[in-house]
Amino acid sequence: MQKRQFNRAPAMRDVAQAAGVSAQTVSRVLSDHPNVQEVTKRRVLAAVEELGYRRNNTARALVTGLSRTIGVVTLATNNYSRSSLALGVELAAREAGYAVNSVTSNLSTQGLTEAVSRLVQQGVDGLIIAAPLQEAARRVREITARIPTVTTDGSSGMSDELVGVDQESAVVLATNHLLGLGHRTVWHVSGPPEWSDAASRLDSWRRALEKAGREVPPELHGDWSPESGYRSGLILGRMPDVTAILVASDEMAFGVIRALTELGRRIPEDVSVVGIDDIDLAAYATPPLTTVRQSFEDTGRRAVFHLLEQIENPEAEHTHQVVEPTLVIRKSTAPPPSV
Amino acid sequence: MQKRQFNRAPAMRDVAQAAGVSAQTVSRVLSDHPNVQEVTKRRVLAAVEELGYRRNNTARALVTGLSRTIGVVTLATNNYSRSSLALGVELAAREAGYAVNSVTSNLSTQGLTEAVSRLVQQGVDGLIIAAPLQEAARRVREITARIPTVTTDGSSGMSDELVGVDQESAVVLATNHLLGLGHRTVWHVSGPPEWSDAASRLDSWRRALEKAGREVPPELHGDWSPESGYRSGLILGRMPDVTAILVASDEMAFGVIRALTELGRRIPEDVSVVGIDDIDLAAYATPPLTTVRQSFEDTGRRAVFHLLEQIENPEAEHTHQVVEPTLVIRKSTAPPPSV
DNA sequence: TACTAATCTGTTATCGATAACAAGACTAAC
DNA sequence: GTTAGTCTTGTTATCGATAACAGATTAGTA
Repeated sequence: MQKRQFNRAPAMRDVAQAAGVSAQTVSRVLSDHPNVQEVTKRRVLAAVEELGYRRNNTARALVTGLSRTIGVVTLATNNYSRSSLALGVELAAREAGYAVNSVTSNLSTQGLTEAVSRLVQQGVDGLIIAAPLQEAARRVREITARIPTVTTDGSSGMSDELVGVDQESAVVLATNHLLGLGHRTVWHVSGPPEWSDAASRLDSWRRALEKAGREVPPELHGDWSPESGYRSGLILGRMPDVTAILVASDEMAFGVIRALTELGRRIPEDVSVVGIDDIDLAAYATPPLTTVRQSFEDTGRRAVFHLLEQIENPEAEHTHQVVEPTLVIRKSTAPPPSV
Repeated sequence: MQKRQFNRAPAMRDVAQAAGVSAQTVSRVLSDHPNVQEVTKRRVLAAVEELGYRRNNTARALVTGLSRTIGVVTLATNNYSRSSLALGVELAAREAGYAVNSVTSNLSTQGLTEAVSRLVQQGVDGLIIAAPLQEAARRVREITARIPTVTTDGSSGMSDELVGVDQESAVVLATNHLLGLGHRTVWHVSGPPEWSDAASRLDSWRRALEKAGREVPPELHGDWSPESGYRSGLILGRMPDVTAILVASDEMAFGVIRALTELGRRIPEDVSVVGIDDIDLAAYATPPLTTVRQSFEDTGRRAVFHLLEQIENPEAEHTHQVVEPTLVIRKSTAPPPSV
């Protein structure tokens, strides 16, 4: 009489029995331990093959305390930066033999703490938080106290774990490009201020203008969406002395361009527009968008590497590298109209 | 002498001890079992609070055989459909109290089987495969034999688990819109043939033209990328009798529009262009893109619901619903130029 | 030869929870 | 007052692996 083995997945002891060895030996073979005879190893592997055995990661995780899984928190909006960062994390994690557990959240303190909580409870070995924490920072820190954590947005005050792109130089590149073309000054459509990337772009833009001795016009606020860019564009397009606009994301830049076009202002003849990100569609805007490339996919990858360092070598000092962005000049920028 | 309790996360027995009850009682309280005295419950919850206890999901999964995690396989390319589907899955899973484990793959049989394998080994309760399986179907089926699985691309031959959008009517909507404007026929830039969505769009386009008694021109093949749309556009733009183009995705449509614009063909005065998907940027194309809306986020959500039904009620019959797409008319379509 | 060291394999305890069973206290019904 | 039934709690076995220890065999060396 069998013991309801009917449809159960084979366990290690089934393999052991089939190979005529102990479970421990099977474990050793599968973990590539050195001291196993070649013959035994072959017998075990044959049994594994025959039974279609797969090691149960849950059981492994329980006894080793390591799940080889990392958790990722992103915001629940489908924009380019989110998805390409997630993709980068995914790819890098896979290469390193880690699985990825992802959770989305809104911007609220409650949402973020819940998201992090969930992942911790799932037993992840480390965490990547790709969202501005702000007031949630303190509670999140408590929850993640025992777990290596990397944040990709600096607003959290967890700055020692930050991984990002050099926003300052991104903006300086763009601003100087426009000033270099002869524009008197550069207007700015910024991202939502709770994102540290947006905040530091705003900041750097101001400083770049000041440094060049130009007038600093008031900024307009967007929320990363093309709609918000469109609304800003409707305002800027009505102001005749606006000849150059730096938009904090390509997606908003599409909205700005649309609004300007509807108002009859030609790009780049009347107004120059520069975006940031270099999304796939930027080259296919009308006109093709001049922008500052920063690879979110790469940021995701680096976040993973940084995290794995912390996981596998917790004692060491970890410096956070910053990546240099590059300016991609297309057709949306030109010298200002001669007066 | 303590037993290296130094920095260990508290376990259930720690809570039990603190509350002066057995571990089983703690378990019962946390699982909302009915037969626990109010007083006891309060004492347990107080201890949980005090120690900052979180239930270990790994241990639960091991003993219950359920991880409350679902696995998602997507392709490793960052396009709109992938990311919004993933987002939909994410959100729906969270609402249902499930975690999401995501893996990306390439299109190869090996890549796909490995991806699925990984997830199975991670111990997911169910699988969503958002990639065309094709020849991988057989091996994947073997691997997922014991696990509920939903595919969102029909090319797999696992059709009984399919969840999707009615591609036929999407294309008919678009084609008839163009014919209704007076175009003699409609050209088509298709997606990669290994995607069943692309294949059925191609098919439906042909049949729609035949049914209307129109000439069926040869189709051009793209790969979902804006670049491929651009290349197709460079060809179509040189053919003076092309006045209406149905593009199998909005992202490719951006490329087509760019190419046509560069060749001096005005949209929609000279050529009408219709996309499919209604991505966020479609409304901000130049001109705003007429397209057929189909919500990938929604497809993701429905895939989850469908999967959870299978998980929680394996015996029942599960019919796969199909969603009706809607035509969104913007500015990229108009009657053909009068000759 | 004898004694140490290195290889190989097996046994037992353990990770942190839940399932299944058991037992005591109390209530209800005859 | 006994018996059965409900409510509440505890005890033990178990999920599937690995760690730690231990025993047996072989090899190496004084």
